[in-house]
Amino acid sequence: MAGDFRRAHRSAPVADGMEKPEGGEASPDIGTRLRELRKMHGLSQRELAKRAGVTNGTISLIEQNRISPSIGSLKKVLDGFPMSIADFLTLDLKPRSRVFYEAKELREIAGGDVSFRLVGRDTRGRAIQMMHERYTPGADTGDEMLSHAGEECGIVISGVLELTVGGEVRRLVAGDAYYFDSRLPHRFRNPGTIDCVIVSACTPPSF
Amino acid sequence: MAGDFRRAHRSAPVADGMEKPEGGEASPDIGTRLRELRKMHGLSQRELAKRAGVTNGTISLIEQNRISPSIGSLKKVLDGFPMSIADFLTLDLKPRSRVFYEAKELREIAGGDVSFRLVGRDTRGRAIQMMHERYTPGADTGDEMLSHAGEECGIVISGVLELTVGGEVRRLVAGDAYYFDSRLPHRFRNPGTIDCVIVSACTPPSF
DNA sequence: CGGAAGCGTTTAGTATTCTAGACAAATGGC
DNA sequence: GCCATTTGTCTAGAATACTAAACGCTTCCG
Repeated sequence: MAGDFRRAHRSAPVADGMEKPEGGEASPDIGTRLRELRKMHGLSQRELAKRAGVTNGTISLIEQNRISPSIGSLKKVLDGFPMSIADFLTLDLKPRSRVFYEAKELREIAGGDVSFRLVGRDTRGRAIQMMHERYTPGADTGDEMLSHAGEECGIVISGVLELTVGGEVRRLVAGDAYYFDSRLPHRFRNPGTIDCVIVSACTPPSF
Repeated sequence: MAGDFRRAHRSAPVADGMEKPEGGEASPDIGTRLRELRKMHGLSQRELAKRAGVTNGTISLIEQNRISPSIGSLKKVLDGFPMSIADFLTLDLKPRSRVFYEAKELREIAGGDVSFRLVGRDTRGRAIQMMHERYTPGADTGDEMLSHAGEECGIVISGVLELTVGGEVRRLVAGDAYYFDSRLPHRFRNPGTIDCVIVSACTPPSF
């Protein structure tokens, strides 16, 4: 009988009513999603709480799935990144198929006098726009961690590039490249003593 | 810190923290969305509440934006349709310009022996293109075997249809149907002595 | 070794959501 | 008309989310 069941005492996971998306969606729970996203942005619970206008305790409880936040609260929390609830729920945390490519992995498209070397193994379903960028020593895009819909990639031409994507940091040198979902927080920095030149590409619907 | 601000008394709209989606998304509030979606499904508050496992009062309060439902509650409510939260938030509620079309309103696309009458005036933004087709005796789409990406299907309403798909020929009579990949070469012909009428659909729209 | 600062967690108390039930208005037989 | 049903709304109380403040832990300096 369903009679008088009692909710578990405090301290028990609530996780209730969220666990069977019916479809084989297999997406992580809200708490785990939030925690991973927060760490990708390199924020502590308190930092995020301050930005969002909630208390750190709330962040903690949500991340543990001890409470099911209200739409309003979740919106406030996500505004700290910022990110919409829909993007939050549909963002793909796991696959991250491939982010970094070594120089030798770039595929040569055109040969001879002109050399076009393709970033990524498969361009299908990728609509990209390229740019040429130069970073002076110490230059930094800041830890603002801009996030816009789309994808972006690039190749380091000369110098050294320190690239942070979703909490993962990597030093790239001439010939190395990157490719990631622009919604993941990212940061470019030139940690070297000479200019860093890269060719990058991104996809807003700008062309 | 925001010191001691007080939430509005009961009975005042809460609508808090949800009103600036930052992007020019201009999406309706949660309550209005839910109400419209519910009515689109032809459900009363109580019916939906019963399906969702919540009370009708909750539905009412949410639709009036008097409360900001928890993720768990909203999920339960949407399960009554069913629909995911992400889909719910991104759903386009803009007035579908037209829903119903009278027979005379179907736009004639082809003339002569073959008549194609399109459901809806504009296929842009629609995933499916449906047509009411009529073939006079002997009418034939020709053996050019056009092929376009997508899929198409249909049901024979009256008369006889000789359908050729990828080299396979078949005679279909009223009630019979077909479904094939549009990339396969195909041909329609009326081998009978009376008109052949069919209703077809294909995706994506090719005109 | 302090001890100050930062971290995530937990707790007591308050604010909010949610339920159960009642209410008035609208609808549909008969 | 009149009763029965259905509708959306509202209210008191139970259940839950959220805040403010504390706790234990680690790290980093002097």
